[in-house]
Amino acid sequence: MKTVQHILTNLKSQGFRITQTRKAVLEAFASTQEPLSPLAVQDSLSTGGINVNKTTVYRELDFLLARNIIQKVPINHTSDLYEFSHLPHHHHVICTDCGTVEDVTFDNENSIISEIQGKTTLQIRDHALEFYGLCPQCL
Amino acid sequence: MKTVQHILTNLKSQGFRITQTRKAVLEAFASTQEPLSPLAVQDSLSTGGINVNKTTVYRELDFLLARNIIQKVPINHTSDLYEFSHLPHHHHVICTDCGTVEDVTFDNENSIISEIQGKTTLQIRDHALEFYGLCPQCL
DNA sequence: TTGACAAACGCAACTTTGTTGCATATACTA
DNA sequence: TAGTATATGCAACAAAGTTGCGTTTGTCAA
Repeated sequence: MKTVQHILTNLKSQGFRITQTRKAVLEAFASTQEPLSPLAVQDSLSTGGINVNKTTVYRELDFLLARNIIQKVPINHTSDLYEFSHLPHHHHVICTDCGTVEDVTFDNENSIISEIQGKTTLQIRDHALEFYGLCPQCL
Repeated sequence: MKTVQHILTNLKSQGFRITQTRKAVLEAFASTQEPLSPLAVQDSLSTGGINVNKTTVYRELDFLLARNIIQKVPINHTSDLYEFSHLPHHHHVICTDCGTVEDVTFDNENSIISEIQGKTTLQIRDHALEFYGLCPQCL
């Protein structure tokens, strides 16, 4: 498991700084399983007493994205959502009412990719699979 | 195959009007396999010499969506994308370079849903599956 | 401990996408 | 062809995201 401290130390060794914002953003991702939007990150920091400009949030997310520490989650959403990129391959089940997200994995994923690859002229490099439904509370 | 004319006649019988905009929007969807964003629809009309306000485009898309003539495509994109809802169930293969879209179908889709349903507490109602890659021209 | 420098930040202005209220225009029916 | 509900345009607004620029601050080396 990559800890926040581990990531920070690594970044520092590359000449980047350990700032209050950076630490708090990483901790926000570490403290939840749910993918976060830029504004959700800002809210999360704010709740923790750290008030930063939205520009700073966007720039920090770009920074972490460029270094492959976080990745965009292929979820259909008005904002881009992010999560740690060191998480094992998984997909999301999303409650269409309250937005709760569960992570799921499934078998034979490769055979699906192969099947589709055989039916298209494009070279497939990536895919996105998400499920929508209602969680027990919202049923 | 539902033609544009068929849809228009149907709408008319329900008391809605056949306007130049409505006809052109439907023809825009009929003339391409690719899902369209609101602004792409506006551009398409504009190219055909029909200049309408963006408000009109958004309202027309809402209108068609509410009547289940078009549907939102679960593609991860900054804008909502739409396509005819009478198309048979399919998924999209998208070129990450040029944006070309191919439609694909695959077998055993239900068994995947079942597998996931067995692994989550949510009641699954819908799903989205899309593939990303490079088309022959962009390779 | 301090000074220098690049990294990080805040602010304001701007862009894009989408929404709302209201007045006007127009397609359709009688 | 006149009345009316549907459809449209316009302007103002809102939310999300971007950019330029001046300022602050973390870090390292002296």
